[in-house]
Amino acid sequence: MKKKETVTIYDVAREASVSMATVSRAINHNHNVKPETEKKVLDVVKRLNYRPNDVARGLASKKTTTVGVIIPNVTNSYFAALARGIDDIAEMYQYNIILTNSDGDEKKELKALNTLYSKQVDGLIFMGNEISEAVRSDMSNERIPVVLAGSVDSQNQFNSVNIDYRKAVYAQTNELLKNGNDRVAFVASHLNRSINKDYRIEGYKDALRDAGIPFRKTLLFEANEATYDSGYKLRNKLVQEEVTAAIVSNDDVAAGVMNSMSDSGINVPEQFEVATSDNTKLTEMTRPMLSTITQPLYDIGAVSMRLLTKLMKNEEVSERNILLPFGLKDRNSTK
Amino acid sequence: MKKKETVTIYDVAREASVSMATVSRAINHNHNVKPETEKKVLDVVKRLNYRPNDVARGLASKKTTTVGVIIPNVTNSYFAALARGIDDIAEMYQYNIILTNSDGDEKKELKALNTLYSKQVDGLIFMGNEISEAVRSDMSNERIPVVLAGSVDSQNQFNSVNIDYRKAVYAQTNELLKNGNDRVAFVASHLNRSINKDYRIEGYKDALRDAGIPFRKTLLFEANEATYDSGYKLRNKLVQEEVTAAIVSNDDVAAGVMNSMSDSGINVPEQFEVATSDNTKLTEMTRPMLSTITQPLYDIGAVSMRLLTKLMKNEEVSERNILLPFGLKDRNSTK
DNA sequence: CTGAAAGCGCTAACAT
DNA sequence: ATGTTAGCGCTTTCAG
Repeated sequence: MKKKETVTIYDVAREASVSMATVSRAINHNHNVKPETEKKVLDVVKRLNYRPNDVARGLASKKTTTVGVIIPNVTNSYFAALARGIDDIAEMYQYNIILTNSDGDEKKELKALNTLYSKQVDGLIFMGNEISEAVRSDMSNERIPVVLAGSVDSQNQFNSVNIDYRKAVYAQTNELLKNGNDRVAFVASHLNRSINKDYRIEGYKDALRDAGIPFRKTLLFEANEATYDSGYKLRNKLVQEEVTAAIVSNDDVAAGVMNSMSDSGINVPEQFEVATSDNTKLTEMTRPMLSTITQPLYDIGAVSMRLLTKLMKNEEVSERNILLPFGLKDRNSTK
Repeated sequence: MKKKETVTIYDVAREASVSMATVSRAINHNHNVKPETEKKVLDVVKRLNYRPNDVARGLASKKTTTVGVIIPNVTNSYFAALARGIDDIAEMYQYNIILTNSDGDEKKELKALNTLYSKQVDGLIFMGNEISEAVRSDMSNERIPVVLAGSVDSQNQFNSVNIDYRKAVYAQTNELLKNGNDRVAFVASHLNRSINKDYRIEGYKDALRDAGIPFRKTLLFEANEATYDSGYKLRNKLVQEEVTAAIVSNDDVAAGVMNSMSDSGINVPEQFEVATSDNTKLTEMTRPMLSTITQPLYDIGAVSMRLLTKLMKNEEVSERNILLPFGLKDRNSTK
């Protein structure tokens, strides 16, 4: 195999007997190129096996056609679903994504932002359960567009796409209340994260109030992590508070609490009901299957990326905070 | 907020009264810089809030410190686990990853490779159940290093990290045979993919042969997709062949066949045993829990990335095809 | 230990 | 419709 020399736009220009500028125009399908010279150039491109260098292109044009994506954890099926939607639309619009796991940790988020800025990404998609002040100021100071996917901003400063968590939890809590539970728990990985504190718990309270049932702080439970195991460990606390139903903000955690109950002989849904919120595939794999809020996970990611492409092209966007429709799916973990 | 001007290395040089070259050396912690001038430079860097432009750096140095990662689907928990390992180690070595979903489709893989090459990635991690000839020649013709993570190459041409699938399935099939099943099925999403055809099915045959049981082609089942639903749909075919146990090559598919059996009144494991292969968290979430081959998923990704960093630095690597240890975890889906 | 200068490969005015 | 010419912001010889 002969030594591989990098063939540049200059080589193409020489072989095609045109200028670099013309080659550039031809490969970028610029209108101002006579069809026959375009063909001539493209033929040489093919013959020399020329492939444009995006790095040089990026330096010259100040556009990298890559966007940064900050995700808590790809391993979390909720976020993974969004990521897939993001990548598909990115590809459709010729962008690539640099994916960085943050674990929802501010330090890691800041570090990621920094390297993403260095890499000159054209835009940013941020996923996380909260925007800390440091992250906020960091993202506000750069002029590259950002959109929050499945993530809220209490200050309402960034573009975002979500569902109406407050209304969704309200509706869901109502169902559990209607089934006769007056001690329904609310469990989340982190209670003080904005998405829970400002939205979901508010919806939970709304339902309680409408039903004339007092809100009890002791019925709020924290799993610490968005994992199956951390949900599984919650059983004793739940039992201690004589809870008969639970609204859970994450499917893995919900599966954990449900299995934990079942495994200890507590019948779900007869003696204990659990409802979850993401409608990931997992909700259909457990037995009983999990009743859940339904959200268009893939679409949240897809719409976020679509929004970002508009922002990156300085197009007008009608809605700054997009709310996608949600639903309630009744399965077997509730009566 | 004042207009944001990009501050360049030149600005730093001017303010620090040194040359660009010195600034470059200082920020890259090159040894040949007097400590006090380094400090002087770094102070100015901080004061001006200078941040190096990685694109320019990439063009000048021909190193982008980003690696391309081709993954079938981030939504698949097996690959997601590898991806997390990859990203963590990448971050540790100051690399970023461009993630692209391929769905294991050759067309998409080729397209992804092409744009990744244009982006001048320093290395490539490829995940997929098979290397097609086109993909092979494409990857061979570039001089950037590639490592296959959790993916085999029948021609043994690329660096890789895996477990010994053949031995693992051999051991697993033995267990099922020992339990008295003489019609054990082998099910995979795609039977003719190299990882199945050349490794797992061979292990399955080895066990059959050692047990003196004839191999029957009719006991090989294909799910078509690596999804829960496609596994769920397999029940009738399995029942028709009077199979009493199954070795499944993917956790989601395994959950599907198991639940499908249970849902139709067939008791697992009493009347039907199922064993799976990835030990993703899902295996603990189903009821009964799934017996499985255990593989160090995160580590497969992590080790792959570590290997790649060595390759990118032209360091010697002792092993070209790394095999990580596997085990067998007996849970409740088998006797 | 530091500076000068030449690119890296391409895009984008500005001409023509 | 096409060519000329500057850079984009940095690294890297090569001198000194």
